[in-house]
Amino acid sequence: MHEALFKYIKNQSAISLSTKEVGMLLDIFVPKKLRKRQFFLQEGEVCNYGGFIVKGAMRQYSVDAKGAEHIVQLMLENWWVGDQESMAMGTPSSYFIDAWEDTEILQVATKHFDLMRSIPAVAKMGLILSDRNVAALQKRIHDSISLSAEQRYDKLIKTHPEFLQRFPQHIIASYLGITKETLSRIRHEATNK
Amino acid sequence: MHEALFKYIKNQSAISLSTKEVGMLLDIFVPKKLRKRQFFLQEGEVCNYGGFIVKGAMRQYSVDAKGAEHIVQLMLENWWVGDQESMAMGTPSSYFIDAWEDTEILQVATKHFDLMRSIPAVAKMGLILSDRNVAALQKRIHDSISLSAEQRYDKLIKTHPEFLQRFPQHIIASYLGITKETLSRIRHEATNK
DNA sequence: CGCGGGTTTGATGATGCTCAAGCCCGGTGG
DNA sequence: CCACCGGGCTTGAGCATCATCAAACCCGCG
Repeated sequence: MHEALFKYIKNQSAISLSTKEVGMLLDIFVPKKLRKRQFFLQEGEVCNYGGFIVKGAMRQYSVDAKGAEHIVQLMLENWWVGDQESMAMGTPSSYFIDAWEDTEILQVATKHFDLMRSIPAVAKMGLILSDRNVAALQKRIHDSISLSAEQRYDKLIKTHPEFLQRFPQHIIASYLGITKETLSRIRHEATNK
Repeated sequence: MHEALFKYIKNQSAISLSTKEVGMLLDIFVPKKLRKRQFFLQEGEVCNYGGFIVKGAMRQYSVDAKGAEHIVQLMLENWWVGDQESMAMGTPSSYFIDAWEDTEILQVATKHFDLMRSIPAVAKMGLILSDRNVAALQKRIHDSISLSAEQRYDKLIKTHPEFLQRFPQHIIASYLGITKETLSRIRHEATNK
């Protein structure tokens, strides 16, 4: 089960892991199963664990005063899960994170983060992923301030077609910042072309 | 002039700098002045330099097919400037970055990034800033998919009142993803309360 | 068969955009 | 000193986009 993680670290960092390092990772990454709809994190809790998704699908979202969910992130295999802000600052999270499919993750406590960074491959990977993450977030901001609902949907089809396979439309709609009705109409239009 | 940078690094990392490290930073951070409207980066260029803003105000934005500007980031004193994606991947940027006020920055080539990270205080600062940056970007995404124009403006007043002092309204509007007319009306409403 | 989650459809209305015009105000040059 | 100019801000009318609410539909499953 940890194989997916080791492979991922090597791929991203282009650095191999010593047997000692592998042993360390085996110790601090503990396998965990999440059923569909099971919470990984709830609003108000401090996020003391990160996780690497081996198999499954998860979502990160807030719930507003009217009970409506707003999806800020969708995650699939080989993604890292956790509320970055809460983990970094140690503050209570304003998000929920739960499994949308039955999911297997490797969980690691935030207190082990420094230890992890002592492994060259992991440190390198962390820097690379962080940069990539920032780039992706900035693009999403750019899209959200400059594109229409339809344009954002078209872009999602190109950049994350997997999402459309794995999540129902009302979740995709929320991720795009529109209602499920609007998304339905956009799709209807699209097929008539 | 480098004092602001040293102070910033120490504050953020809570680690002091040796005289040798200070010397290194003096070597690789070169002062540069930018006049108002002068470009730091243009669309299509690879961003080979980062910068630390000592004094001034800058903006990062794209220009769409109709010539409209979309502000993705506003930056003031003690902020880092540069297109993260272009710097990290070495790809041509899709953004413009320019000075909105006459600005003084300390410029550092991306090729020196590894060298910089060999300084403990800088490495630590990098991790902290990166986390903070991700948290801020995620919040902005959350706001943009879940709040109305007026709510976003109210939030900006609380989180970045400085922006309203330093940038004209049409730039603030673009940053919020609305038109200057809409922002004007929102402000008009607000005063009648 | 009936239930529940997800999707669609329609009617209506709010929100925010576009285009066009006018205003305000701090320069600059005659 | 005044006229004019330009950038920024405001105001208005009309329109496009998108949200809301309500109802119906679809389909896999117990």
